[in-house]
Amino acid sequence: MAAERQTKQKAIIYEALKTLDHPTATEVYGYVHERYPSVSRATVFRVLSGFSSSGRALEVRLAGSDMRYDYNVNEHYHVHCRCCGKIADVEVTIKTPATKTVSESCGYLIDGFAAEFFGICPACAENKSCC
Amino acid sequence: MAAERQTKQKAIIYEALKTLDHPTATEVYGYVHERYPSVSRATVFRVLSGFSSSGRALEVRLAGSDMRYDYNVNEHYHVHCRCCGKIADVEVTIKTPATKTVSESCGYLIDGFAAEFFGICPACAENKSCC
DNA sequence: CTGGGTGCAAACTCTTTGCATTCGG
DNA sequence: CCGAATGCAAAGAGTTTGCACCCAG
Repeated sequence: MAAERQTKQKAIIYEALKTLDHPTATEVYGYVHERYPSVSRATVFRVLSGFSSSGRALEVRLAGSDMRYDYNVNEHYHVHCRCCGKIADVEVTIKTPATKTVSESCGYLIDGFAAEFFGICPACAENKSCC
Repeated sequence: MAAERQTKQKAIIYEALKTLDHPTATEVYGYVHERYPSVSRATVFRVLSGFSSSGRALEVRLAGSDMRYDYNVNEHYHVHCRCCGKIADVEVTIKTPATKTVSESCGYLIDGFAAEFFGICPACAENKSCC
């Protein structure tokens, strides 16, 4: 009953997702709007939200920032540069913190975990002037 | 030159912070406004932001939620109930993930880490009807 | 054809800001 | 007294929604 339809807009938005680096919806809109001015903001939000529901993209909410979208749907974490704000993927396996300990501490049944790293990106480490 | 001044509003807002459970600014405003209708939204935001700058409270940005404030400024993490959304503190020491490995993976100089747990709170685990 | 998708604009929510007034120290 | 802190209202920024029109299948 719900055959997802393929549209130009979706293709462009997905392309923006791959081209831009963990963009916010507004950044995606900027990219898309430059190339196809007729695409509306609402569509960008609806399509991104749809991608996230269908597992084609991830919603990423990092500290001090709006919602961001990530086309990399594999399990991974993010590093956030304290200087320029650049976000990068971290493809490491984090040894899950002692779930049992956490569970005992708060009484919850733990079944998930999210992490975010902070640091200085290579560019900012070299170019001290930016900090 | 910048002697921080003690005001009724700050006292009430701090009380709200301790009474409410990781409230959003809007929730704090609700609590405060009930008791002192004259306090304005702007003041709540300004005071909370001030608390966070002065280290009297922490800003907590959890997945899928607005900014929340926490009067507990000790190092701790949060658990988020998938059912009711209730947030609890987790006072455990997480073995910091291999910083070296992370650093190698993305090239950043890692100097910080944030984590969030997901799960089911005791109340929801019992009362299955809520999920 | 048909209904899922889109554009537009208005509505909403959360947060910030300018400015005159208040009041803590 | 003096200037930090408030209240009010208006402005922003990001996101959602109602509705008529459009186009992929």
